[in-house]
Amino acid sequence: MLPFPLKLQPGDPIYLQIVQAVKSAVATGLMGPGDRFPAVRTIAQELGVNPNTVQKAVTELTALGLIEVHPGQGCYVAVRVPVRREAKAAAVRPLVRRLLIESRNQGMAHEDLLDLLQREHTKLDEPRH
Amino acid sequence: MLPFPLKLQPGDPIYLQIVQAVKSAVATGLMGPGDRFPAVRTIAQELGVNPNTVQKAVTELTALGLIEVHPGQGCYVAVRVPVRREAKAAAVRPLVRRLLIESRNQGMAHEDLLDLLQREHTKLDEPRH
DNA sequence: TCTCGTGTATTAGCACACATAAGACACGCA
DNA sequence: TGCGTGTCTTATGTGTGCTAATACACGAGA
Repeated sequence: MLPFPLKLQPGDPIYLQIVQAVKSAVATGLMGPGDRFPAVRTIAQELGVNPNTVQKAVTELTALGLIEVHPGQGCYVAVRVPVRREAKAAAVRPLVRRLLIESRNQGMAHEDLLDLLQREHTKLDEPRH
Repeated sequence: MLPFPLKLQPGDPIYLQIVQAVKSAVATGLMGPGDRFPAVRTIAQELGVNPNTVQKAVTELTALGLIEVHPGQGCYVAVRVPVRREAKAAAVRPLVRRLLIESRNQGMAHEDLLDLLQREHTKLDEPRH
């Protein structure tokens, strides 16, 4: 069984769906630093997908610093190194802007957006339904 | 001159960049309901792009309800009809989730995220640099 | 009515991304 | 040595994005 939940859906590229699933699993604490990351061929078989497609996701995740490769051994969830406050903001800012534009175009009040953000934030910590 | 600022960049599809630019312009009040929307061929020439590509953006924007087509006459920025509170939330929720996951993976404190959101929110109303 | 400027649809061709397939290599470990 | 890793290579098929060149239907105005 894969340590990150993922139901493949048409529309988005498969390798990006894998990346997003891992991101989500790490963010929710479902996977922690040092955890073993499944083998490329294992994930491929589990998802019924070509190993090359999974490999692309692994390359992406490595570039993002989310997982580390131990040559000849395997992959592990990376230990996050602390970065400058400004660097974090720069990475997140585009998403913030898109969110604000979208919510405003939906005619959503700013307070309602803050409420929604708060609800989803708490929901992220206890998704054990 | 186009009523929405846009510098084409490689990476994202052109037609999506147009859609995003219009979304942004509407959200910031740069374009308002009832405003004339430039002709397909005009935008195409202004951006140095094929009319068919712009047409694709127009189709998208029409489907999103952001602009209205008056046959044989032209396009206009649509008047937003009020929708249910829950519908708005449903439209924005995926973006909220992605933002939360991303900020957490960046090791960003929740308070810092709220601060960033607030800053970008006010900045959205006075972008007249 | 005729002309012009709209949006829209069609067909074709090219480039690129995505995904698959099958095979090969270098590495670390038992 | 053998096995399980990640990684690279080549090839093929499919779909999307973009361009190109037309053509059509519609409404407004001369």
